[in-house]
Amino acid sequence: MINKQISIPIYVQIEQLLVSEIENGKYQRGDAIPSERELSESLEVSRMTVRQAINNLVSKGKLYREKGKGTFVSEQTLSYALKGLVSFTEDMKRRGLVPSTKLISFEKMNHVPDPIINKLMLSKNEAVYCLYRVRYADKEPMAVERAYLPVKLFSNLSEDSAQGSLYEFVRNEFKETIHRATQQIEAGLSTELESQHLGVQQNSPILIVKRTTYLSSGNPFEYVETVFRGEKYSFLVDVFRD
Amino acid sequence: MINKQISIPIYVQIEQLLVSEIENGKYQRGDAIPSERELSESLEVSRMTVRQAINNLVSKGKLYREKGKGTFVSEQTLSYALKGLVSFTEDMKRRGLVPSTKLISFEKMNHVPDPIINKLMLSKNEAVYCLYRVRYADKEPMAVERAYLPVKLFSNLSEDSAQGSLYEFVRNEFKETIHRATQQIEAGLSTELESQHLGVQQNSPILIVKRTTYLSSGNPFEYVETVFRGEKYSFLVDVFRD
DNA sequence: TAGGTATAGTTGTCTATACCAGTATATATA
DNA sequence: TATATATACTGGTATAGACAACTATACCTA
Repeated sequence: MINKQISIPIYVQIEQLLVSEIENGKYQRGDAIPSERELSESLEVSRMTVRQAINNLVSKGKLYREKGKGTFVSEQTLSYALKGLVSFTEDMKRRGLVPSTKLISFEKMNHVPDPIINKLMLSKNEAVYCLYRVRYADKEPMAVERAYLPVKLFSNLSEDSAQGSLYEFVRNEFKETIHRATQQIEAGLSTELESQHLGVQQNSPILIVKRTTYLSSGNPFEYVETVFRGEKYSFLVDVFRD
Repeated sequence: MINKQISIPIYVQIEQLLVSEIENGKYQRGDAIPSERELSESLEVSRMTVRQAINNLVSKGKLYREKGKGTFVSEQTLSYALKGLVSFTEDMKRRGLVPSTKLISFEKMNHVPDPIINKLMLSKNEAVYCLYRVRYADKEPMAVERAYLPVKLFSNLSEDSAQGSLYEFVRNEFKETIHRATQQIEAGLSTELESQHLGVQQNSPILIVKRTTYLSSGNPFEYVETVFRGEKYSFLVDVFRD
């Protein structure tokens, strides 16, 4: 069961053990797992080590504790499709749709508006690329988006790669990884330009997502405003309580 | 500083101490806080107790550790106010607005529509309370919502408590804690009824949030559809890459 | 029978200690 | 001067033990 010689920490081994026993059905949803003292005796480790393992699984939502009663397996049905930070391309694929993109304009902006400077944490006089793109799902227009990308990070971005997934580009060309994003979601009515590109009547309902995405260092690498067709698109998100 | 007599756990007191010293600027973003051993000596507690406090702040994102170097204050102290699962009441308070509620109707449904049964994981013939409420911010209508609550969980819900925050009610009356929610966010146009309650013209832009909220056991305790005024409200969410 | 109580079990909190594994820095050595 | 090396820090892992707070159950008593 537990190997104290190898370099994998004991509490990690206990986590893996418990997870596998949940997954193979030994402990079912709602069941109590053995008490901390029982586990510490049967695995021949200290109770605090068992607690460390259980604490991690509790914060992952796999187990929950009840004081005086025991520790139990959560009801989780967390469907993976809902979770996490995904690009438009990934999002559509998860929904079983085929994404495509039409690049409307691709320009280098030398005079960047202040709000963009702030969101991208740029210094004055830094340039950005500005992409205006229509995004399709199964060849139907789904969204239009305006993306702002710092030139210093995307110096080797071509018009060609601007047709595809920016996240793909970052994965391939950057040394750092994508870490998190803050998103502001609003509802509104479509403008004339948006309506044309989306193939809807003017003043149709639209969902506006304004997103700043950050690398693992904490530096932002894109600010994107996406306008989705309101009748076609809904935004899914999982949130957790502290 | 630390009071070992009172019933607040020492590690919670240490958390509060560190947070307040971050907020009053004693430790700035990127600064190292004192080492675990220093804190354990100066506060006259065990190092493990200090670690418990720091661990909690790390998992809240307020601090981060670097092995061999120290523990540091995270960059994102401000935007964390945006994060997490919050009730309408909490949400408005964070935005600096005063929330209030008008209860339009409060009824017990014995025949529950199938979609609601599924979302709340009910068995057939289980009843739910159905609340229809208008939510105000600074006395201006901000949203209307329809909440579905299993009677078996909310048996002691009164019309009076239905006027206030449901999350508050759960905190006070339930033994379990609120853990997570899945939310579906859509854009649309207001119906006649919604327009009346929100004080807007019909076919105004609205933001629709459909939320199922779960307890730490994984059992859902509410399904709520909230219709926000599109010009007044925007939804903020942080997402992370796996 | 209804209600209180003892008891044994659970998780929660806290201590004191030990050693490991990275990191930075001063010091000694080539 | 450049490069090892010692050493003194840091957080990471793990132990053994103690008592508190809460829960369920069996048992006793009015």
